Amino acid sequence: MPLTLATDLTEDTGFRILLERHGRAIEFASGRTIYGTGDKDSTMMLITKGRVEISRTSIDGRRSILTHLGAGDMVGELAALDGMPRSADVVAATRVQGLVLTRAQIAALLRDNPEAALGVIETLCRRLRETSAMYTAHVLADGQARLARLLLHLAEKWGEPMPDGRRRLSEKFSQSDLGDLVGLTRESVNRQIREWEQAGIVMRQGRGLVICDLAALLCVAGAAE
Amino acid sequence: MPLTLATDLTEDTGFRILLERHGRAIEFASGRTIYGTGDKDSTMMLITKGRVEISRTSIDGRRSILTHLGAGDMVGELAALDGMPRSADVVAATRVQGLVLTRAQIAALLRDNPEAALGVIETLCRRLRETSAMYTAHVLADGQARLARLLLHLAEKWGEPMPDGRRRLSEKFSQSDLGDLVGLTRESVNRQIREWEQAGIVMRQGRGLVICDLAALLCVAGAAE
DNA sequence: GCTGCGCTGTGATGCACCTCACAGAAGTCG
DNA sequence: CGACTTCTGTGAGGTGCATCACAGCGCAGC
Repeated sequence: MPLTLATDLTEDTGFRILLERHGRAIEFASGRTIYGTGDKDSTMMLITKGRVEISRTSIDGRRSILTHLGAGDMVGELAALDGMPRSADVVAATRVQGLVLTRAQIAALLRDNPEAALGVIETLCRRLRETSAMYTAHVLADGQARLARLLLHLAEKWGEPMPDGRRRLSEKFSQSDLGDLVGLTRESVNRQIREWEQAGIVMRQGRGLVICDLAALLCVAGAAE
Repeated sequence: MPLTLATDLTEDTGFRILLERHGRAIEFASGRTIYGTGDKDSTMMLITKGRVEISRTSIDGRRSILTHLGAGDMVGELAALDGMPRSADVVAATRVQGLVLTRAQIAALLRDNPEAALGVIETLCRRLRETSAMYTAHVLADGQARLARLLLHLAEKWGEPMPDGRRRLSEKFSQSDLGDLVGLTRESVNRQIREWEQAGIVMRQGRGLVICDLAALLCVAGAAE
């Protein structure tokens, strides 16, 4: 099972060329909302720099983060492909630069280039597998296992390798972000991480986190399924 | 937000015609496994009769049901479209009849008929929206709200309308099925349903369930988001 | 410098839901 | 028909995690 939610619509589908030729460059300051739930616009963006958070918020203000996407990932493709309203919020987690395509441009590409359509289908299939894997993971695994998986996933996607082979995840994610990513409170995340720290499984380094004992985390993560 | 997980790849995409012309008829007895997680075959099936359950099971035997599909729905399209191993189990919940297409047949259709590809993309987008909605619902809503939503959804998809306008859900779903559909135990489902029965929101009728006070359920369901 | 503000750490308390255990009811198959 | 399996109903007790409350810490800005 792939560990990342990153879309890569760009590989071999003609999208990359289309974007580089016709994409409109755009930039967002950290914290700015890029797309909002319910919005009816239908552009998509290739992220060229920075990191973006995709989330939903319930009536009572609780937030669920679906994923974070970064350079090379596409964001907003759903609305761009099917023309329906946005189904989640997209917020710039850092300063973000990207290239924007409109629904019309994409539709034209798909009509003219059947190969591109096949690539899109493959990407959507991958996303669907990943999302439904997230769903069952959330139903079947407890908080500890979900957090372990999350750390492994984040370390792979965002972490830097360290000289000794361990992985370092720098100061990008607050404990409450981690909580919103796995459906736990900030306090629970804190207690779990401290426990792992005491057990030597992870280490705090400044504001960053280093995964020392990858095998142990894998073991916790794999306890269910 | 649509309440059903049904795929309808058949609308206007040429699939229906292809299936009716080239699909191989097949039949499964109730309880038979149609596709198993990890299988490497890559056929898909249009269900013409009966009901199918899509689920995953964790190492320790806990089951999460993703959805039930019925006549007119496609099942197994992911593996057929992208050629990856099956990511869930598909089991016949009743006697099931269907028409089978192979990956090769689908690939040929998509190559020859760009319109079909657009239809597939739209369908996958819908599925992705629904699946990620399921995910956030599970993260943000409590068991009671999830069960309320489930009953509304099932009543709409599988229930028969009653003379007085209420909706009857007949004997298709055991309480432990309901639990596996929303991530609760059978006991919790039982207690919640009895509570609603006492409140006059639902009624047992033989093995069936009648939703008496739709508004009340909608209210419980909508408490979060 | 001081003043906030967002993040982290930690205890006390509560509750939603699980687990286990068992009994009765209802289909089902010889 | 009786034997068996599956489903339903219900209590007692446990627990994972939320909630609340508050204290310290580090950084940003005036």
